[in-house]
Amino acid sequence: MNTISVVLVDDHTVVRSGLKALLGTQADIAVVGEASSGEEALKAVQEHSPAVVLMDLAMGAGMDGIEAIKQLRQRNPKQAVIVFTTYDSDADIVRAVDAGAMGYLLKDAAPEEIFAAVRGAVQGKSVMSAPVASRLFQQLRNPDEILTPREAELLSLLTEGLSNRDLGKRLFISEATVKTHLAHIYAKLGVETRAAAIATAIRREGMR
Amino acid sequence: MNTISVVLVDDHTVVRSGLKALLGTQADIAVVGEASSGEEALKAVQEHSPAVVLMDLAMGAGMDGIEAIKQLRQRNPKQAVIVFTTYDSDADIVRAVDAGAMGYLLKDAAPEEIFAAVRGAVQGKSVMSAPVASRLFQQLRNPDEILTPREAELLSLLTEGLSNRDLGKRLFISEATVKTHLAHIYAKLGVETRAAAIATAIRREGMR
DNA sequence: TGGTCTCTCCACCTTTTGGCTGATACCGGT
DNA sequence: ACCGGTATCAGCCAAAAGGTGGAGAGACCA
Repeated sequence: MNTISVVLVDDHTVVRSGLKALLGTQADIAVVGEASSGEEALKAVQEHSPAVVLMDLAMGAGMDGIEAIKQLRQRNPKQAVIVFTTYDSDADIVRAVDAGAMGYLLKDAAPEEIFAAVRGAVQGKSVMSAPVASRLFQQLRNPDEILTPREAELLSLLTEGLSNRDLGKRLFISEATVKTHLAHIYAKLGVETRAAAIATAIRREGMR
Repeated sequence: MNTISVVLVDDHTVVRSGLKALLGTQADIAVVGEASSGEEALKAVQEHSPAVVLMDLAMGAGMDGIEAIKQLRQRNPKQAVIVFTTYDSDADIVRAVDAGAMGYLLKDAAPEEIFAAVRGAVQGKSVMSAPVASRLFQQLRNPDEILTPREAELLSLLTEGLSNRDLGKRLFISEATVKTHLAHIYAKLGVETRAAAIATAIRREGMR
């Protein structure tokens, strides 16, 4: 049986050493490199050519996880990358899968789940934590997520906390039109209330 | 030199083993017990009487970290507890310090910082990560803005986009109470609508 | 003990939102 | 010339949110 080489990417020292210890208990898995940022990750992968990369999405400074995945896959489209992160925000999942992640684990995943994901990744299998999978499924069900320019404009103002009336004044349109746009935005974002829309919008990065 | 005994409390297996490995490199620090929930923490502390408890605030199920700290301090007011968590939301910091935490570290703290916090704790010194300290300072500077623990809890859920009814169900209180809390939160944040409150809360960092 | 804070709840009322169903108009591509 | 997407507007109705004022219980502190 071949040993599966793994590179860990996480800006938390404790998480890296924890994962290393955990993976070290498996005879067929070996951690061959570590990195604490996107840039380091690229170097480490180039140097060690690991079978699998375990990557945290949230990196303190510099290149983020998503960008790192994209670049890794660009250099070697066969590179298996598993996302291993604390957060399970909708946007991150879609972006990670989009960037080419083979799996998506939450940090509270059971050890067995992690081992399974690593072993699955080398065979081209995709393993994800249950809550992640269900989110992704939901996202895929409504692919019409692209907002029109006008809708995006509205959403942006929405995150300032304006009322429909204020929104109308600011954009020189009637309140009725505002409501129409909002209804469309809600549908596209998959939410029911303006509160949820704001939360989604702000967290969806970019408009912080 | 005496060895400092430590109990780790975290529901993430990898974090526990990572910390254990990290602390293991220090001759004067020894991990004598682990727990993955508040309840277990109480047991472990009773059994091992550690000099220091390193505790994650966010525990999947059961008693949360804050409650665990309170109970630990109640049983033994001299018990040193260091909070070691990913999040640095304003409310958590205040509540943790209130409950009797000696230090407050973020999980991306440098190893040296962690060692220093453990060693400091046994001497009654309080060590906190820089971002945490600055938050706490800010909180103390404008006291008008401090939300009560309950209010902070509500605000946090508010940013998930929940309705008043859902908020009530989640917190086991009536919708009327939810509205009362919200009114207070709006006043303290200086906003008029829930939309603005959410925007403020999320941008105010921490609860991303 | 009295005062303050926090958390809980209630009623009544107004304003705001959201859901639904429509409509008109412009633009661009087939 | 027709169709799809976008942007604009309307009215109606139910639900949700917000404003006002009040009130009791428990904790904590002076």
